[in-house]
Amino acid sequence: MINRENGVACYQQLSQILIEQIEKGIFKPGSQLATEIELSKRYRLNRHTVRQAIERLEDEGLVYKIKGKGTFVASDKINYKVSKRTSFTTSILDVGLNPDARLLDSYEIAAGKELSKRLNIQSSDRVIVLEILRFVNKTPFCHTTSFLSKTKFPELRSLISGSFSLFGLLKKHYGVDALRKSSTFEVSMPESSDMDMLNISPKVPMLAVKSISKDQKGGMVEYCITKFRGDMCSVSVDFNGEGR
Amino acid sequence: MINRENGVACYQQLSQILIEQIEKGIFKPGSQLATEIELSKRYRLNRHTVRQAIERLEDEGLVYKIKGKGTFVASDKINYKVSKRTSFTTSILDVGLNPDARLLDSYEIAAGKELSKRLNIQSSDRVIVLEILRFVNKTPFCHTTSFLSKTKFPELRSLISGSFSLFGLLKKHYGVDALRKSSTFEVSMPESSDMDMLNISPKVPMLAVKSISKDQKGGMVEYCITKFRGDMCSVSVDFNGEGR
DNA sequence: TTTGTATAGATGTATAGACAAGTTGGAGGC
DNA sequence: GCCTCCAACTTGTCTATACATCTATACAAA
Repeated sequence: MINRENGVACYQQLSQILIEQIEKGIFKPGSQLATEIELSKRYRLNRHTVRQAIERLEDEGLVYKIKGKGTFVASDKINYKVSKRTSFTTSILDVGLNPDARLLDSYEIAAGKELSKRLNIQSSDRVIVLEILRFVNKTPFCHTTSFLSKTKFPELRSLISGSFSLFGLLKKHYGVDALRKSSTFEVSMPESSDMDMLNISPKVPMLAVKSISKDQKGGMVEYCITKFRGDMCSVSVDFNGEGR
Repeated sequence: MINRENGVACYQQLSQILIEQIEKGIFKPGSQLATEIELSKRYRLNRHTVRQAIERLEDEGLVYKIKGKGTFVASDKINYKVSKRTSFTTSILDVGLNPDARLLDSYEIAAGKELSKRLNIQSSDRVIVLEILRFVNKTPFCHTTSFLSKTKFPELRSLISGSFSLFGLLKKHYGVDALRKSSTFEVSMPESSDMDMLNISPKVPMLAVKSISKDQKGGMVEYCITKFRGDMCSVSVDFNGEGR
């Protein structure tokens, strides 16, 4: 199976073989791959060479490993839609899946240099920080950190408990109708907190989306950073639609 | 420097040390890191362990390696702006850099199942494919593959040579005013063609953007896939602005 | 029934050595 | 002066071995 004369590295050949097997659907999502030792025997390669090959598949998000258990085939990507008005819940329901969310933490900090610029406030002003973990079919999917001015929304923290319709809350209690103004997309690798919360390995690249929302008068409402598992989703932007 | 009793893997400790040194700016972009053997001597680690550590930095796009030469610190990310009307050239000029482009190839294919759906044409219809490589400061930056209906733009291929203002061309010759309607963002790993064209290693994740543009009557104009180097840029979306 | 222990098997980490292949610069020949 | 070629140095690949750590299971002990 492995050609040792054609100049192509053994681990790359094995990567290719495994990728083809997965893409042909020989293994279903969630099913276990052959163990490293099995593969090393079958293809007459050293276990480390096999590990190099599987590392590539991990990089591409095709498989994931669990220490002590084995290597498993990953699932397909979920398409997540974003527009001026986006709700996580409806966006996930639209694609026939089961959304859920948990408020991990809410606290206050001083704005500081960076945030004061983003939120257009003084750097000594207080900022409310909300950390929300969202799930799709019980699996951690993305992690959002929201920043809002405490001056504008003084009682927000006590209001939010239980409810995650942040924009609904802002409208109801403050009469603020927030609209997404811009989003910045970036590839980033997970920090250790991301790895814990989303239960991923350091090798899974993340899609980081930084968004700015304003009210209808153009006043800053929210600056938020959402980190998606790059292996689990793509994110679509609609330049016209109102979304919902 | 390396603590061998605290349960943290040596290669992770070394990764952390190197990341901090880079982020503090001890090494400037483009400068060479210590060689693997130097690091292994300095920190009393095996060369393979050092390689594991550097692999992490490579994953995060902090460094890049050149076989036979060494390991080098990568540059900061460029912010690339996208809106309804986006021109690569002006977007790059806006951030004070020097844009350039090259038409790699132009050819025709039958639409087939996938493309016919995207472009809203028959699967037997002909499709014009344009492959464009774009540069920033002489460095390959992104690779765009555009798909347009040949029925709508029959002579496009002969018109395009030399000029890369595709939308300008469409307006001038066909009276079509194209607007971006939606974009889908996704993390993907480079294929071998990407690695060749953008001159990157298989470890650099890419930001893939699939965009749909329509004319003002809502007719499909273009479906295109742009792959950015994830280590070189972030992409911003403006939900309102006309851009330019 | 519950708890603890032992074991096998899986991935994770670290070390050692060897050779391949690309890059560079200098010695030596012209 | 110019060129070729070789040696030294770099990263890339492969093998071999050892032990750590986590999971699952089986079985004994409380």
